[in-house]
Amino acid sequence: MARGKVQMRRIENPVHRQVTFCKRRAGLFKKAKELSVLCDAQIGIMIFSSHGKRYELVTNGSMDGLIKKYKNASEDAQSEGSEANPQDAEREAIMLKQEINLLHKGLRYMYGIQTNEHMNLDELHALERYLEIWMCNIRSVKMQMMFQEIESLKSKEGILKAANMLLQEKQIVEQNGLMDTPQMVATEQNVHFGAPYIADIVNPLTVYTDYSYSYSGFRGSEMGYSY
Amino acid sequence: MARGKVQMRRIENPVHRQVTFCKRRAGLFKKAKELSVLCDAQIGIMIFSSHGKRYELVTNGSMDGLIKKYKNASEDAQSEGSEANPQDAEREAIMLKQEINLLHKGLRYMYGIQTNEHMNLDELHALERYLEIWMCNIRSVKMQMMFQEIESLKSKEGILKAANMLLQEKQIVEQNGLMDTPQMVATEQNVHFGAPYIADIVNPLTVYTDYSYSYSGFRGSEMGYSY
DNA sequence: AACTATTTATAAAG
DNA sequence: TCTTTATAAATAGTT
Repeated sequence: MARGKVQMRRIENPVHRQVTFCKRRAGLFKKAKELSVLCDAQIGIMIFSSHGKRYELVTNGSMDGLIKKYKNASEDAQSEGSEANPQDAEREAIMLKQEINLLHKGLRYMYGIQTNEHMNLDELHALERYLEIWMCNIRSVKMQMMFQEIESLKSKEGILKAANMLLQEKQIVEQNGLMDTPQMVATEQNVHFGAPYIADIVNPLTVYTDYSYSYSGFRGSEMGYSY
Repeated sequence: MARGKVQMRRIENPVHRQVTFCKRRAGLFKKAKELSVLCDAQIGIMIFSSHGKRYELVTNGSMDGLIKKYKNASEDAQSEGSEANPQDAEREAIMLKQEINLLHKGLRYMYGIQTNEHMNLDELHALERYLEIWMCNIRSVKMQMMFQEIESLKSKEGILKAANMLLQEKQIVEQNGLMDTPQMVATEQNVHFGAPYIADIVNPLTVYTDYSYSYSGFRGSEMGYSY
């Protein structure tokens, strides 16, 4: 809106980004208040900065109240809970989170890198390379496994083709002989190995919805690991 | 904003109010999306019209996820008891368990592929993607640090050049044979850019809980900054 | 943080 | 509701 049109993509310069974040956040909140007053609406806004800091605005009431209202308004066709002990699950989630954090710490120590809080460029670089190696290994294993699967499928194909041939011979014999019987023929079409491969495999980590697809385009190719 | 300043109070005419509500709601959502993209923020907006109709916008994820995040972010010392969606907690616990298992296996794997431990394709794939995300975040951090360093060096260069010039001038004056004066020299000490560096950078390992900013890593590598 | 040159948003009209 | 248009507001870049 000023001094040059702005490209709609993430501002790379951290300073600019922060400034813009402040300005536009203020603008957004102002607009929300105006809308609320002018049109008599109840509005709640939650913003998490890229650093995880929370900002919020609520007009007419509390955020908790609004959230409750939101849930009421939304859950028309919700399956509802068969969860007997919700708090147990929640507590468990917290504990698991802690465990993950521990694992992460352990990982860091494993790589011989001090605390993450004070990692310098070299350390980050080392960690990155380690991860690359790890990934490389994983990809290699994956490839091996897929190779095996392909071999296995090929072998199956061979067997089925042989069977097919046998059946066809048999058919000829029968035709030369007497009666017709329904035929069973294995062809490319009805021989179907639902090769699962990677295409439709659900990734446990990606159940966290969002980043799953945002990363889809990347990497392997970029780093030359793709197979 | 147009054709006359608008009074900041409830629009009495129902038709005008409705029209304004639609327009400004759209505008607000647009602004929110822009803010989210430009500044890499996660934003959720809930609006209830005066008639009780609900409108919402979320960038990066689901409203439920955002609400959960909101609750986590605010209530460190939460009194509990108001767990609205038990299923979410349960689901989260399951996913966290999966991640822990994956990490455990991966760790064992690191010691060498020849372990009797076997990961299947799915697991390997998941682990690989996890590592990719991790790496991307590391690259993002690295890039940020390098940016800062470059800025710092440029700045230093400027200051040192200026100091240099001053000294040269002074030298000429002194050669012309006059007085001595205390000197001002720019050195490493008085040129101090307190680079905050990683201080406020979120732990790359924990990024999956806060995927809103997981994009950040890419540009870096895509733009060829990784090294 | 304050200042503008511009871009955007939008109130009113068609 | 859409489009247009005149004008108010927001804001990117700058100081």
